[in-house]
Amino acid sequence: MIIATFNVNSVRQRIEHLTRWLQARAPDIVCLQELKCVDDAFPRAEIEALGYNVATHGQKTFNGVAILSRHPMEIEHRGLPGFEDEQARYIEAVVSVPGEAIRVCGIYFPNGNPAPGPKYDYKLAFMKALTAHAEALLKHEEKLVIAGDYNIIPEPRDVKFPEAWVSDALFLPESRAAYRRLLNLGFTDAIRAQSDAAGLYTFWDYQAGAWQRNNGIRIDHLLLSPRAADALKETGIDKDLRAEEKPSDHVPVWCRLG
DNA sequence: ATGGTAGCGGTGCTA
Repeated sequence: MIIATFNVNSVRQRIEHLTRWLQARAPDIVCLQELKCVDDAFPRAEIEALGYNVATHGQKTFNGVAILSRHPMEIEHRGLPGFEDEQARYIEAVVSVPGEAIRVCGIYFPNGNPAPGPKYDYKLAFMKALTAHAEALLKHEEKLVIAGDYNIIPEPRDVKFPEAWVSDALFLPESRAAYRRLLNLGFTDAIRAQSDAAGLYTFWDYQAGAWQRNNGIRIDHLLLSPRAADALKETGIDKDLRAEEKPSDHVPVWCRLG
């Protein structure tokens, strides 16, 4: 059972990368972010042809999230419960796999720059609402994965040049503290549960040769409930996609639950 | 010190 997250930076521009990767990695469940299109423009047929059910929550031009699943799924929410939002940043489903159910939340956090300012306030408000919802979900004591682009660098070891990010919304102490409050409810950061290494990046900017210089950051995360963490067997970051022609600036991150 | 790139949509915003 592989669950993955992938910020595609326009699903229409990335459909060939996405379908190649789906065939190679064969994940069971995938959360996508930054679709950058409305639901009717989503390349549904190409993905369904590979055996996936598709649920989208898109919008024109910006944002947009989706869940792909090889197993039957029921959509619980489009939009974060308790948080009025015109931006498409949240989708939640319960996936039925033989013998059990897994709840999957796909999230696309606001970037939050410039900070301070209204965009940063929005980011913190989104985090507060997600934390409240996650706390309620944890009471179900089920396998739960909150996967997506958090736009938060948790620690200095998750960024090549920490000093360059000290006043950035992705690395400000208040952002990192909010992320820790979510984790401290009882979630496990899947990548960190498997490795203490520095330099496990998931994003490299298009600008200034960031990929060639390995000037990266880790901002795409898979947070596991206790029951999901108990089942964690393996994780991976498919960074080879970043070296392809016309790549997304993010790469897929995945975990395997036994 | 600045700008460097990509996507959308048809200009400047978002990242």
